Amino acid sequence: MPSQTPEYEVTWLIRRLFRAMAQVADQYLKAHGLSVADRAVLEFLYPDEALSVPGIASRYQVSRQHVQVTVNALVEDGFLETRTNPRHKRSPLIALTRIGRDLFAKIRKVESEHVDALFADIPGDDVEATRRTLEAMYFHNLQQGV
Amino acid sequence: MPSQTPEYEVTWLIRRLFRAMAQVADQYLKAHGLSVADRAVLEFLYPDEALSVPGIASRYQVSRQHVQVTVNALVEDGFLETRTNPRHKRSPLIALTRIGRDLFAKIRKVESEHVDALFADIPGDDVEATRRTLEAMYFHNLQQGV
DNA sequence: AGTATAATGACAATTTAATTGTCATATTCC
DNA sequence: GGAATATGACAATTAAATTGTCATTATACT
Repeated sequence: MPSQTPEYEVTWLIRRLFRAMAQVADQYLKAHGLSVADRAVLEFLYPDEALSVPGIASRYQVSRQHVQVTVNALVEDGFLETRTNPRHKRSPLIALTRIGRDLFAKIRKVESEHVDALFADIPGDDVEATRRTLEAMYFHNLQQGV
Repeated sequence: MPSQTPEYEVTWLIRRLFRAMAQVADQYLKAHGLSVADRAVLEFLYPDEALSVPGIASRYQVSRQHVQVTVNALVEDGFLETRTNPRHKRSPLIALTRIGRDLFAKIRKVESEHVDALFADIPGDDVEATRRTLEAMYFHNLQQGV
């Protein structure tokens, strides 16, 4: 609600929306026994990416140790599996199992209902402009560390 | 980078941008001895709002106990002050002191440089469409708890 | 007014996501 | 072949926030 430049308001809204979305996500993730961190890892691999733990960490921009712990637990639970990594003998590629893929698909389905509700009444052009803008911001950020 | 509906991508980008922005914010906030939670409280009161602790908590959508601790520390540090609350004898209004206002203004100045960099190359119309869209999402959320 | 109900501040314990540090070992690259 | 680096495992720590509890004080209703 602060009235500042539109640019500032966008950053403010990103912060607020993130919190609001996370609170909702927590609810339905808990129902599947997943944490937000679990969800983030599954999302990076869905539907059929195969990345090493350090690879996930660098994309997720999170410490590799944290990703390691999360991945280990998800492998233990049968949602992820390890595959031999042609580019590195010691560090396997991590990929979704059938079960993990089905689980995430189900989560996405629940999520899409929330998302649809959130975007009801918003014109498609505005959604597209928003997507374009946020993407540009994100790439800008990746390049410059802003 | 997942290619899904534009709506889904927007939510994905909000999550990613929040993380990226928080990491940058941490840096310059630390230089002023502030946490992200401190910043959020100051932002709610800037430039001259006066709200009770439970009032801040409900807008911030965070537990009142958490806000209380944060506010107490900021009062202790001289960035916030208490004022008598005409609507509630026991729960004072919280407002920025001169020092607190100056501090937050300084933070905003640093921030605006980062924000400007982030939005370089993005057309004003797109920024406005993004602001409008995110605002609609936020109000939608506030009303329906989506 | 008087009283039941709710709100507030204070304090404590707990949870969760994540970082940082360290170590032994394996791997890559020159 | 050897130096430098990357990886996985483990541990300790940090930070943000929640939940629970309690005594006290307001508020709202009849």
